[in-house]
Amino acid sequence: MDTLPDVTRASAGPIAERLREWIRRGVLRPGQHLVQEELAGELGVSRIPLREALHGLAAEGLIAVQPHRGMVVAELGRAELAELFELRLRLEPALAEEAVRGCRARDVEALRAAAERMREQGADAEGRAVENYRFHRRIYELAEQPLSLRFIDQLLHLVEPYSRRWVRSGHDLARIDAEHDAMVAALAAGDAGALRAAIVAHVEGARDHVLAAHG
Amino acid sequence: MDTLPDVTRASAGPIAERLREWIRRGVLRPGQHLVQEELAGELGVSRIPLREALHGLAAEGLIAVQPHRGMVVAELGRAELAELFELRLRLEPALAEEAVRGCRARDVEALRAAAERMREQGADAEGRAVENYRFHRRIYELAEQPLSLRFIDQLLHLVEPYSRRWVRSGHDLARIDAEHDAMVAALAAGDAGALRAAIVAHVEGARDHVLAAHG
DNA sequence: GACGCTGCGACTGTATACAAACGCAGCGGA
DNA sequence: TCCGCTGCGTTTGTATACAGTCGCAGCGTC
Repeated sequence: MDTLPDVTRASAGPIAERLREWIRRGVLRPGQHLVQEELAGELGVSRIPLREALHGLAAEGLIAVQPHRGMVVAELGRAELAELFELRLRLEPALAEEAVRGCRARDVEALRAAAERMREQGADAEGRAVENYRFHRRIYELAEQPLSLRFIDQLLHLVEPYSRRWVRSGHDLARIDAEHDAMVAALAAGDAGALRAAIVAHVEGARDHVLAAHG
Repeated sequence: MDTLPDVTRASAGPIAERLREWIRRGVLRPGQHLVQEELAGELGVSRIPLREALHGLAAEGLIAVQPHRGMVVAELGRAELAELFELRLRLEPALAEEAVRGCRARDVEALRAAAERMREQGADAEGRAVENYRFHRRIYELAEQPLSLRFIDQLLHLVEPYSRRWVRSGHDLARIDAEHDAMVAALAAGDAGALRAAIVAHVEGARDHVLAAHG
């Protein structure tokens, strides 16, 4: 009887989810000071559940708490971004290989559809980022390894404020879509090695662009 | 200007720290239902900062939140424990190799002293567990990779309630101490490969015992 | 006897209210 | 002119108080 995730909390859960999204989308920017009453007003709640959500995000590394001085959106330096991608390269390919084992025909179909939805977004950076996240997460879900999934989620949330800049720039749309297609094909063929290679190339591509842009 | 960790929160920080220790030490056991007022009373605080600390622990996976039904100490099944050790094996050896690069003479000395302190605990399971944690963490600190350190901390916190049973049983004291000595020697020699091998053996040993005990 | 309903008790979730800490503007002195 | 101090305003941190939800015991019904 595992009592693992269920990150669903009464209201702190939804609040944290919305804050995560605001951070991902750049509504709240790295380094930005968060005034509790202000945020609470915008969210339509009091400071109590807001603070609970913020403490959750702090544990995920998305927010830094400075006692008696407020909370700020976490800011990653170049070294930390590089480290983050190293972690992704250590976890994601391994999890992808597991995903091949748990992949059924209808999963392949769902992924193909997800890749298609992303392609349909055209140059809409926001839509592409959302669909991109869903696509990758869906692959990792197939591995049925909840702890790994959790950690990868944390990593993806941490990096998104930075990778969005790249997505927004609109470069490499075709290449990214092609790489996604390659992943789907690898899963359909049950070829773990090919999937791993595609993931590695994908993450390394993201790393290079993010680090270049972040200078 | 990184605004990374500083997990230090005004009071939620210390409270979370104490709760983590209670979970590690088995004062709070996996699956146990946590009554907020009760806990708050024992800690000498009100429910507000306690809840903030609990939400932090929930984000770390140490606690599961069931909306309107209370929080329970997270319980890991056999599959999750196996997964956890897989993650450790994926992260710790890599970080250890980095540690070699950042290791100075006085660091080696400090580690030797830490290993010695652990040995001095004799069969005191509690003392050994504490010193053991400090020893390993000190190695990983040398790598100066804050994100990785954070994740490994999470993993170690998650596994401790289970590995303690093994430590408590008192088996393999000599072997563990010898492995620690090997790590110190590898660091002193600047031999990344040897350190990696020692870590892998160490973690695999822990895995085998924990999984065997957990059945 | 088993099932469903109802009301109570206990606990969680949240708003309000207050206490404490920080930071800055303004003043005084060197 | 620059430095340090003081006092106020703003913001965070926490306790109290109340509203909402859940679970169970007890009753009634089929």
